[in-house]
Amino acid sequence: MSSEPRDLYYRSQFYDDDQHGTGSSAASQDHHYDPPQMGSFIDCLNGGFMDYNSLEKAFGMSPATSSEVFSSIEGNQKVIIGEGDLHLGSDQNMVTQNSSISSSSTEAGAEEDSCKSTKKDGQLKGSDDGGDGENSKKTGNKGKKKGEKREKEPRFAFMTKSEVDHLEDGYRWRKYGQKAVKNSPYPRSYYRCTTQKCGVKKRVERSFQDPSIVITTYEGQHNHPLPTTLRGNAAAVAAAGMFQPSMLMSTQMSSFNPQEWFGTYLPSLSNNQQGSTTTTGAGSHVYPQNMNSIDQQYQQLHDYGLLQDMIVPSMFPKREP
DNA sequence: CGTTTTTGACCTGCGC
DNA sequence: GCGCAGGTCAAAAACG
Repeated sequence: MSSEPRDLYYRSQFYDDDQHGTGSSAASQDHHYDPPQMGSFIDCLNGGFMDYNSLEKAFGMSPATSSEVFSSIEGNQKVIIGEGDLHLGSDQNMVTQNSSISSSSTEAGAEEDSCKSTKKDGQLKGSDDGGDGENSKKTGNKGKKKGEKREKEPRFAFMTKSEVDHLEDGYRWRKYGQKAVKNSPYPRSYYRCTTQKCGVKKRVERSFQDPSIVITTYEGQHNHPLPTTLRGNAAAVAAAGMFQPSMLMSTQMSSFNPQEWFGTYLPSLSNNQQGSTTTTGAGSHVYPQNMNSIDQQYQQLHDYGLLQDMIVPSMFPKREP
């Protein structure tokens, strides 16, 4: 997959109803998604930023458009990309892939995250069950009705120049899978928040064009605070670690919590977007009407000196004349 | 001993 | 319908 614009999607639904206890309940304890709390930055992404598949396209997982993107990423710069709509690049080079943003594709992209809801249990490999009972499980037990479209979790992707794949963001993650990525020598790792009932996932992969760049994609929203042991520190360190040039010079950039950070620094963005997102509905992008406030926030960030090593064109796009 | 990672198999959706 | 690619599961291994 991953080669059509239709991968861009826009949605206002935050989570998939199917997650909730339907037939899957018994399957596994980590399959329930509680309704996340609205209001943080990621909510703003509902209206659409960049889809993971598009991310792949743009970042080199597919042949198209990758080189320009990477050519614009140098040094300790970072690119933060929202979901559904891609704008990225440096001050000069901005790669935009939002042409389809106004068009449609609300229900597109049903493919990703295909099985999160309840698939499962096709497992037989093993010995214990002797591979007999497996078929029944294999076929039954799908919480998903046929033909039913799956809502995707909102995603938030960003790139980080880092030597460590798994950036510490204050939450505890458990790796549940790893897959080779087509056209890339680097595998993609799948993590899930270890907190019970928190269905947040994240994918981490390294750009094959620039191995120093780690692409992290968050999916969903934490419905719990930071783990106590990390709390306080994590948020602060995350924000600071991400944006202080001095820290960025260090060889290990390993702390960043986008949700925390945006919640902290972009509160109004969050609020504004939330309102418009829900009212605008899927299929339309939300940020134009908030550009003013976003620009202001952007300015603020500049004042704080927080953007020196960061590229956030997608979050603060300049309206084209 | 509890938790996390590794890893191969399985499932699903999509394109051809 | 088939094959591919992405995503997930869960047993086993590794780790602390």
